[in-house]
Amino acid sequence: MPESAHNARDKVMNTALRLFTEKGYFNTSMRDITRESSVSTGSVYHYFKDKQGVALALYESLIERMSNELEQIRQAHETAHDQCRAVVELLFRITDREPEAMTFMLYIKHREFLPSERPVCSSTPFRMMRAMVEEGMARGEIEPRDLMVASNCLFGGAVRTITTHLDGILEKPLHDYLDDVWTCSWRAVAASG
Amino acid sequence: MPESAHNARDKVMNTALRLFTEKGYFNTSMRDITRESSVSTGSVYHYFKDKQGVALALYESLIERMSNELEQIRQAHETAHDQCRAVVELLFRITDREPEAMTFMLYIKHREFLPSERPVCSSTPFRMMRAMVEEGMARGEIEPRDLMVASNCLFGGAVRTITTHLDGILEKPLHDYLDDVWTCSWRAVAASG
DNA sequence: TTGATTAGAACGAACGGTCGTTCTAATATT
DNA sequence: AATATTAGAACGACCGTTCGTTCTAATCAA
Repeated sequence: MPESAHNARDKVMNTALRLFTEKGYFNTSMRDITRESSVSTGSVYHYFKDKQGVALALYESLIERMSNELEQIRQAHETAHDQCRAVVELLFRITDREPEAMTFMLYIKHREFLPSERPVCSSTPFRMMRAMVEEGMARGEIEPRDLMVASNCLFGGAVRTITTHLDGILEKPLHDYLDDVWTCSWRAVAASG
Repeated sequence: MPESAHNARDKVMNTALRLFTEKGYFNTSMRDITRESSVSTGSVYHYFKDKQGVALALYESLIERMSNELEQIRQAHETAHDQCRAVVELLFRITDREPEAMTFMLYIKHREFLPSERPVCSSTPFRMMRAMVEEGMARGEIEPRDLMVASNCLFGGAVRTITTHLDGILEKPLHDYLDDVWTCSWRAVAASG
């Protein structure tokens, strides 16, 4: 149990993250959450509006955390090449260390249970990644083309590899594939000059 | 309504495909299906074991159809380059013409309601795509590296672009992005020689 | 050519169970 | 004492599924 689970709210969120990613949102009942978190029904509803509220809090906290990490990367590196590589490295590291967090962010279909949320592709982290690509194009590092296409091609290989890994197909930790994936990814969009 | 919807079984499957992709499997009740397909509860359970059975039949028919189309591509083209490009073209075409079919195959988390199914990445179509990449590597068209990494990088950009499109982010039909996406995709894995 | 028989298809009310949520009371905290 | 938190039984709604029945039309019997 993570150290942060010292109060009821965190215990609920940690349990919910685990159950939602293990069994899915709809296959997880509030009873599952109360039982496995050892927090009573009353407390859960004291801290969260409803079941959706639990999922929403989870989603927002993960998105915010990711945004912060991306902002740090943005400041730590000059070129789009270095920024984007650091992003892939970050995504791989999170997947290796906290597969549940990555599963919830990337793999789960949020809109099925958070109908008011925009698709993940429109979330802040994804927009920040596209902004990096955009700057890289302006700077001449990346061949000019439709921004969405370039972003998808640059990060698509990494994202698919993460998905594959979360599906349990890849045996080794993602970190072992990083250089290989990045070589391909960058070649896909790099300016020829 | 598709021409094939002349009997109850097809009507149920067409309706289920639409509802499952629109609202999600768990947000679709059997009552929704019976109401919108104008097929009675009894008939639905006459043709399908249960709700899962409807989803399973859908999934299997789509997977089989995709496998057939991939096999045709395999026979129609000599090189891995041409085969894989035709695959991306096919995926884009299906997405443009039958977004629901592609949504159900690529976007939906099947394992949440079909727990016994293997992940999509392990399905026949995906394995066939990897086989094409493998041959391309043996033939010297594609730079040798981990097969899964190469496949993910080759098809990752296209798959992400499809996902983005299904999320409603891309305005134009996918076909308009085909050349651009393929240029990037192939560059990612092509042998330098 | 009839009428009887039969098998499968269609029907939809009803059932048992589970779900998310509420509510009242008990307990801890200040 | 007053407020915040915890507790878990109880509630009503809705779900997937069952089941007894009716309908339809093909097959058989005369």
